[in-house]
Amino acid sequence: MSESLNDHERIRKRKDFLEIFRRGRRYKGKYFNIVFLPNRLDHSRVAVVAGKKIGNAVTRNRIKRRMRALFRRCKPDKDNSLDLILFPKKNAVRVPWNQLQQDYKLALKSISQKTQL
RNA sequence: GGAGUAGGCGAGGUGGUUGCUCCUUCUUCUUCCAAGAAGGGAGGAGAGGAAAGUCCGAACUCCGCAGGGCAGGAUGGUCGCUAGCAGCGACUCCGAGCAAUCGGAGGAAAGUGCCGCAGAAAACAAACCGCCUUAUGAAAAAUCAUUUUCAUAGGGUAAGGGUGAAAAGGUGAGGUAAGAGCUCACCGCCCUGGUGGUGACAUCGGGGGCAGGGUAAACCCCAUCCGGAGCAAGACCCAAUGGUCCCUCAAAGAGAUGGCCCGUCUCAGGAGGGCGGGUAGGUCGCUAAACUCCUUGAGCAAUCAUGGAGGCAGAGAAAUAACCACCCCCGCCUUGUAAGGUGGGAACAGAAUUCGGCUUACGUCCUGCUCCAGCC
RNA sequence: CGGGGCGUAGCGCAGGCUGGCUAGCGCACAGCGUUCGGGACGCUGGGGUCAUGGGUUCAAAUCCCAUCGCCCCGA
Repeated sequence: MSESLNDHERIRKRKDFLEIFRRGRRYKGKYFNIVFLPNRLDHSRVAVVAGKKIGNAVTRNRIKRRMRALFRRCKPDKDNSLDLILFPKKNAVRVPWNQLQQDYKLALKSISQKTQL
């Protein structure tokens, strides 16, 4: 599996964000929350939103990088491609990598079950 | 050991795997070319000393603008440096500190306001308790003269007391009824002259017994400076939809002209095309800078001049992550000098149009200099 | 990139421009009274780093400077 993260695999436009917020569903995790919506493309897309509550600019950027790394390592299936918006919590800054990864995989499983219903 | 000050450095180093942003180049695809879009390969570059706070100053862009003034704002010792600044350097005076060193700075003799409480009195000075004295009365001592005390009235004083942050120079001596710059010495103050300095100012002399409270981070006055907005500035290309205007087509409608028809004009509507504006979106602005370092010269220095070298982030829901190997440093554990295992290598903090400053934040980091204290 | 405002008792606010007396007001809290008891009412009381740190002044919640936090507005 490719671990690349192309430009079209990321959500950038304001319209897309509004659409996902309006029609998407929520998942609450240990270190982050997710808003997700199945899309009609042949690939999944991702965005990370880190608000001011998380910390200053350095910690916000750091969290975004780690979350994007998670997505690269483990993308949703091609059959049911998703748009994901990740909201990291404050405790995601200090947590070790493998714990974060476990939590993320758990979240993906739960989401794929929900979408197939 | 403590304190002060000036400066430096700031993921510990090397290599690898996967991955991100930008640039160059090659290749595949569409295509007549120009060009375009997506994918792949190779090479190169990729956050800071404060990138921060957004406190100043500029560049740049658009808008406004005859000339002058008012209002408003900023700055405030002197001289110099700078494109400019609330910046920098040197010096002057005052203050804090044992000291190294640090901090402050126009005008109160242009005018207005304010100075609570306390205190007699808080700003053209005045006199509560006092001190001294004159007159009158009373009492006591005493032969009288007179002396002492008390009361009342008048006068002279500002030494002492007390209040306050602050009360018409300070200290000492003389002087006096008691006192007082009343007189004298020193210090302070005012006026004035000389000398040194570009200047702030310093210093020396002469004269005057002495004018005058604080507050301008209260209004204000003086000097100097300032047009406004900001890269979401601004420029260009412009989808869809709607509107305006123009043209063409079709020919059915209403009105005007007219006795009626054709024709012409107007209005509304249909189809197609065009112009203008500019929304979503895209492109440019967008990274070379009044820059940094070194040599030589001028200057105490800031800085300037000459010569040489270096320059290489440019995103846009916003680019640096995860893991592995070895070496170095530190902590903990195990055992037999040594080795093994394990954890850590930071703090403040992320370029957003670009520069010059200021301010604030940071490290068991490093270096130089200075002062104080203790011990040898 | 610019502009403005706020921070005062547990909570909501005055005072600030024009510096000075004890930093007040309402609710809340505590005690007492009233009532058979409670509420309401009346009386009394406690509670404040005036966001933080400097400065000006005889004197600062107030004036000036810096910092921290929160909120709003414009392009």
